[in-house]
Amino acid sequence: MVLIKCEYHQLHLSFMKSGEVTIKDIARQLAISPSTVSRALKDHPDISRKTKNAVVELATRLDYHPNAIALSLRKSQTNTIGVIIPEIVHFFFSTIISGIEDIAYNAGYNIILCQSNESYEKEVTDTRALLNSRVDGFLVSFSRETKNFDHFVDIHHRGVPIVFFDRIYEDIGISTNRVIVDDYDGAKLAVQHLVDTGCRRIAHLAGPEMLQLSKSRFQGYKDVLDENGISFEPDLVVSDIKVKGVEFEGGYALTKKLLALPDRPDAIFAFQDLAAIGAIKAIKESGLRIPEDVSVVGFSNWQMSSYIEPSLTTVAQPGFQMGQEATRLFFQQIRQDDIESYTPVTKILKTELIIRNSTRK
Amino acid sequence: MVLIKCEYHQLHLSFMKSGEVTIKDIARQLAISPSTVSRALKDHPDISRKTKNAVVELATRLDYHPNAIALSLRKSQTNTIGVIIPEIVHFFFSTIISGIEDIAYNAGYNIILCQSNESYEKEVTDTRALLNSRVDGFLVSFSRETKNFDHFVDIHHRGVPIVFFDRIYEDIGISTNRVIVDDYDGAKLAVQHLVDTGCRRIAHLAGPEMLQLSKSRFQGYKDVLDENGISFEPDLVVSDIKVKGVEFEGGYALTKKLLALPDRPDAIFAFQDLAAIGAIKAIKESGLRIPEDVSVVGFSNWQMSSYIEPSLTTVAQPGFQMGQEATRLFFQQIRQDDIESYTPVTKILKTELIIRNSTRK
DNA sequence: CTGAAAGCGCTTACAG
DNA sequence: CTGAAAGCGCTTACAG
Repeated sequence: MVLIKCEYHQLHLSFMKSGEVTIKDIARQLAISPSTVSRALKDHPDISRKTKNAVVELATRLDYHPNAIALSLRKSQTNTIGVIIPEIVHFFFSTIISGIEDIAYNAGYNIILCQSNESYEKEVTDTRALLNSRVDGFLVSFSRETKNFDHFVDIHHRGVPIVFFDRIYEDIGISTNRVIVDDYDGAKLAVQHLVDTGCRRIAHLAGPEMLQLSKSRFQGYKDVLDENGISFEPDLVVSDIKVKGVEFEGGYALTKKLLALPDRPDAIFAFQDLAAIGAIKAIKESGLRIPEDVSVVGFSNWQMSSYIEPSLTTVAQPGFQMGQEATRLFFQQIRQDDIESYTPVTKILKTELIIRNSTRK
Repeated sequence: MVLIKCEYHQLHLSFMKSGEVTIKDIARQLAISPSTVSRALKDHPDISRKTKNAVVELATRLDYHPNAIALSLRKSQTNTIGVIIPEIVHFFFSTIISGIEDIAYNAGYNIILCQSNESYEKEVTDTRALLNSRVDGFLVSFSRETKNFDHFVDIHHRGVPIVFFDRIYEDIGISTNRVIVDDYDGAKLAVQHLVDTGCRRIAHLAGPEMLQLSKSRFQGYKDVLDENGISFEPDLVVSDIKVKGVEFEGGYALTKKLLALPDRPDAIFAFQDLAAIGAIKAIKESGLRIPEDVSVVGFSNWQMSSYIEPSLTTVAQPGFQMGQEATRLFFQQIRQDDIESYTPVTKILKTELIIRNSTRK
């Protein structure tokens, strides 16, 4: 055991003198040309069995591994994907990254990760850095601040594939692959479930107006009311959740107000789990029972939502799948890149209603 | 506006034909040599003001940006850090990544992210891939499966800096930089707080035995009892939390048992927040009040811990700071790499007790 | 003040 | 079957 370990150390010590082993090293030791080594290593038909064996054997013994940087330069392809997201520390986004990593890894690609921190400026800098690193493509979700899209338009015009996920805008002047979640449909699932379990006065804690998802979820809410012959009451739709990070407090405060209405709601559909959790707190404090008196549904299925009490019925967004799909679209695009007529697609992922204990059976 | 946009498009269309602009392109257009362009761009003192101006002006106009891959090959330095973590989708780890990104970004480094998914095999493959990509260093937290450390020993012997964080082992045969959290001290803070608020029969939901952190937290628990003249009762230390992902269920079940003891505990110190949340559920179900009858303290400060009811008193681990420190240690090391005598350090980060409503005032 | 040459590690058309 | 040459985009010691 000790002997083996010593041998191991010596082996690597010999590497250190000359850095990593290169094709040249192998060529020198075998007294053949680097070209031949290169060909032998990739099992080129021209090379003799004998040479191949010798090369492969020595390469293994020296623990040779091709220098990916040299390959990248040679092939103008880095096998690397640049990922820009607003915040890593957010369950949904980290799940997406996980999905991206999954597909990228299996295709032999690395991902370079940048977080914009919701800053437009950092997003632009990140874009530039990634471009300098010659990533083969971009997977991005905008920062909240981003209003100008020139940095992405630029990427697109350079012919570098880019796919947007989650946060998208309808018109940024270019047509690219996109992956989003079906917010409208998700909202409908949630509200229909409330209707089905007997709720009639359904309030909505709406999200920030500028976000597309807020609009879609609100629309889904409204349409379900219509479809079920329930009249829409503007008073039951409240929104004051503007600042990031105060969704819980916002949900709590808004719900307090809703419960103080002469004719209080018997259900609350929150645009987001954290707001729903704030609502739950407010309802409990009012001495009302959940779900008997007031039902609550959230959106997003945060990790915590199954642990609060009562556990939260919510609309799950397939984050992992979103990451996977975005990455698949990227590969699809580079595969067809020569074809002039590549048409970008917008993939809309289905959401799923997770029924727990904050709504009636 | 429209005009400007057209111009913009044309500009980039011209790029597309020839790919990215290179130093050669600039040289050709200015009828000078690439060497001179290279020097002018980096403000080399030899180059005349006039030439410099012309070069810089054209470079700006053509939107030239150096090819980082070419630079990497030339300098044998990629300005890239390889990060290997068990799971991105874990609040603590994503916080760490965020801290890493913060420092790396400000130093002009990119991070290539790999997640081992708690798989030894993937960890080994990731290590190899990162090595092939010639990252300048490694920041890693072991997978739970990892018992053999040859892949890291190998990296170390190649002279590539590596710093371990969070999950470490005492003896893996090499001496490297490390960053951990003071689990022992954190546990002491937690348990001392319980004692200070009048608890005497303090139970401990212990973590998986093989983990160093389980041992340290248990030791802190035990020592505080000693220091306060409270006798240690083996019956009050329970552990069955072996399988990943069932910490909540484990905490719940174990607490049920504890509460059924003839002389039930008046406090529970859980090795981890999720287990503590399971404990809270069990206590509430037993009709006991928190914290009046039973106090609960967790460890880690998960995002959800402030939202459950009652909100959880817990020991916060500085994840962001851990990422920052690990990255700083890496930079410190490469800066001193020429110096033979570099001595690796183990940085131990202080934890902080966050007092909420699951413990008495 | 500027350029030609060599080289980082690899591949591949071309020649033999 | 094998090798010399050119080149990916850049830098830098050497020469002028």
